[in-house]
Amino acid sequence: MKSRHLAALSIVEDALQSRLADAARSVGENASEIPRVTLPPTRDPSHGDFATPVALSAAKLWKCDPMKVASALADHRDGGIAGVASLEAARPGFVNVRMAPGFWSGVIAEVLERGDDYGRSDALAHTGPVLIEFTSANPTGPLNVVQGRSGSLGATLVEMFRFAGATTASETYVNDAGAQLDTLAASLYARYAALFGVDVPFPEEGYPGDYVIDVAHKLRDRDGDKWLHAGPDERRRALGKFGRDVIVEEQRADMERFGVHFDVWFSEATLHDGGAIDDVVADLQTRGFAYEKDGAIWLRSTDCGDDRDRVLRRSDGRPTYLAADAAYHRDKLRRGYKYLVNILGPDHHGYIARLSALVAALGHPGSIEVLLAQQVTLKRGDETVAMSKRAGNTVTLAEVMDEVGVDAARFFFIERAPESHLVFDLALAVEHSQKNPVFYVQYGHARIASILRKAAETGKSALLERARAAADVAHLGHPAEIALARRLSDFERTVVDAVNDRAPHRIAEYARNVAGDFHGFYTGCIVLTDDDVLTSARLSLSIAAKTVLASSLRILGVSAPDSM
RNA sequence: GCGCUCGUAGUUCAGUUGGAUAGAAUGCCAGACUACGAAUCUGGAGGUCGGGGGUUCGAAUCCCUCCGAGCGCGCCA
Repeated sequence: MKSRHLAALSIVEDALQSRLADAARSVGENASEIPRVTLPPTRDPSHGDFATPVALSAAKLWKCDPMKVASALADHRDGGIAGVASLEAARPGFVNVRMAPGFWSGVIAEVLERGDDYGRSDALAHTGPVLIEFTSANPTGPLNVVQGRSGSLGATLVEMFRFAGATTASETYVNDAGAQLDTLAASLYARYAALFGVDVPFPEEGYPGDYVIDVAHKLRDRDGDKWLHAGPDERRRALGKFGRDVIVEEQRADMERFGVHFDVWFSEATLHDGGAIDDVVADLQTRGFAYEKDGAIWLRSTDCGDDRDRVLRRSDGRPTYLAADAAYHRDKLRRGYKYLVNILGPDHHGYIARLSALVAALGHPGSIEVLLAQQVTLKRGDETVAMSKRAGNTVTLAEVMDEVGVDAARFFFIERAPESHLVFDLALAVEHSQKNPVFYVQYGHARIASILRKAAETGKSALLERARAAADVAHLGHPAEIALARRLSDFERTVVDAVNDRAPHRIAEYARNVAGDFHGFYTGCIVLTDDDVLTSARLSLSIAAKTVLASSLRILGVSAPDSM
């Protein structure tokens, strides 16, 4: 399902690869190792359409002159290569490839033919099914900005994997077991009692946010004063569960509003209740990956790359968080997932080694990968927005969405490499100007939609039909037209490379570049002219650009408006 | 002390796994509409890629060392 123009490039790569093999034979015994030919697009058009540095790496391996190898690759004596207009060797040893006329206009025809499917591939079909877990949170409060970032990251990665042909599911893990739920219950009880004028001291480490008061109102609406008279154990359990359910629903609503959907919300509590944790610990023990010491049971994680062993079951018999994770990840693997990706918050990198060790101990070494969503600093212009967990003034994802909108939030969170610290300027995100990359990209899409509307309104509907059929694309040739076509041709490769490198920010960069190339084309080439053939050709290019813009924005979870 | 992430233009960041003259946005300076949306475009200035050493035809990228920032090192979750 590779696109036609990528298939055409493969033919060139294969031809060069075989010439390289011939060159190796002529060099002799030094040339036992033959590097793979890759053919990336050139940055500088004067270097042709594509260029390979393979002669340079071959020359290094073979200890000979790079130009000699490059010349052998560019040699025409045994005939040309299909689809190639010219080959040339360039110092220090690049081979520049110029494609035959019609190559770039062919790309436009292909985009129009495949529409929303253009750029899709089956490059990663062999890797799945993949399960991506992200934004796993304590159900004790609203989602914060870092969780927004990991939501944006995870959802975009899921879309990218799917676009590249991998079967992929999204999942989040609800940490609804452990002490934090008791703390939530105690906080909720204090707020709830206050509604009846009963003074219950607020717990020392309780959750100070106002949202707990909202939950208390909901509890009173449902149950009246019932819990003022209940026993402490029953009350703690009931209030913990009530608070958990209300808050998880709010988190789910926030995520849906954010355009992030999870196929599964997995409850940690179900692992404790169903005996899965006891079972997995016993299993690890029988298989020799866990042992008893000092009255506790330890995972032998040092065998799998961790720097120390980790407790699974405490000496008082209670399982640790890691034990629950053992059960959870065994469950994931038993559900048939071949590869697991977990996105964790910035303060959890110490957990990576033991998670990998854990999955290895479960019998699937190397099948989990952990990505970190680094921290986010919020600012508003020059002013840094203070966020302190202790003071209870953390900024929530919902507040960010309220202030800048979903599109800007999704785009800003995804715009930077996951592992780099992010400075999020709320003032910039709401600005409707060239400074704001979201609007720059969306404006490109709206501008094209406007041209298409204009074409229809001015009686050019027949030309629009010709354009959709790519009838006249052979007439494209202006440098701005070729630059745009080149960019569109790079969509599939960009997605596949970006997903392989776990670099979703490159899709944002790509979308910005498509928009930029379109704006350049728009300025340099008038679309709606008196020349029907030229108009039809440029309409084809515009429609193709709109299609690719819309597809990249869809991957990013950002809307592609027809007018703004 | 050990570990993880990072250090690139005034600022915010890319840099496709070692390739051609280190790129973009923003900010600054100078320009461009009597046509399809100026929320746009064109040009210019701006760099010791944290410092130093090494590997080679070639290093922001790999190795060593030092400096700096953030985070983590629990029978917490």
